[in-house]
Amino acid sequence: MSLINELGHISAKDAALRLIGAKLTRIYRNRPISGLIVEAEAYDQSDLASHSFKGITPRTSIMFAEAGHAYVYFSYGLHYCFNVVVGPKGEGSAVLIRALEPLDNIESMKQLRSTDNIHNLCNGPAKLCQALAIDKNFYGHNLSLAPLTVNLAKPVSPNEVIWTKRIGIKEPPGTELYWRVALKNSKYLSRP
DNA sequence: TTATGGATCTTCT
DNA sequence: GAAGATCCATAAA
Repeated sequence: MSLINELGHISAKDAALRLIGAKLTRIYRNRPISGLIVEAEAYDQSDLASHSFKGITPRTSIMFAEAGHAYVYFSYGLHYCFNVVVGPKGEGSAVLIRALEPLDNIESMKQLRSTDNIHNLCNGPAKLCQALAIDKNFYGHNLSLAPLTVNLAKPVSPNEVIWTKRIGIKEPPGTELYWRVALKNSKYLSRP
């Protein structure tokens, strides 16, 4: 089962749900660091808050490419955020990965994040990038290839997750969309 | 070529 | 709870 087949023919919102529970693995210094995706947000081209809303630009062009690639962007002068491109080619949709449950090689995460609090390692889009050493070099990376891969798990059932408004979206109508999915009862969310 | 503001996190009060 | 940090892509000129 490939990412393109799984994520290339569904809406951004469905893809966000599909990515919950998936395993994200980063090979760092020959050792795998991994975590389970517990929180995500959907963005597509019809969405005013999406970077792809204004059409193709050099920054966002990868969002219009085939599903299963990485869209990494820099924000607020010091943070990276990691997205998975989804949907049909040319549609400009992506899913922002907002939080992970740490799995393997937690020691390396603690080092990269300079903290010992396991609940503070991956509970935010910029934090998980730091914990997995993801930076701009992964812009456009194919997520079925090392050193950064996404492995889908079996789909979670709808009653295992909650849908909320997205975080950090200030202007309506983007604020009204319930396009953030989170694993219910997870202790590793960016917020309840 | 310059100006502006952001899908955030940390630190300090 | 509030503000600072501080780079990049975009839009305007």
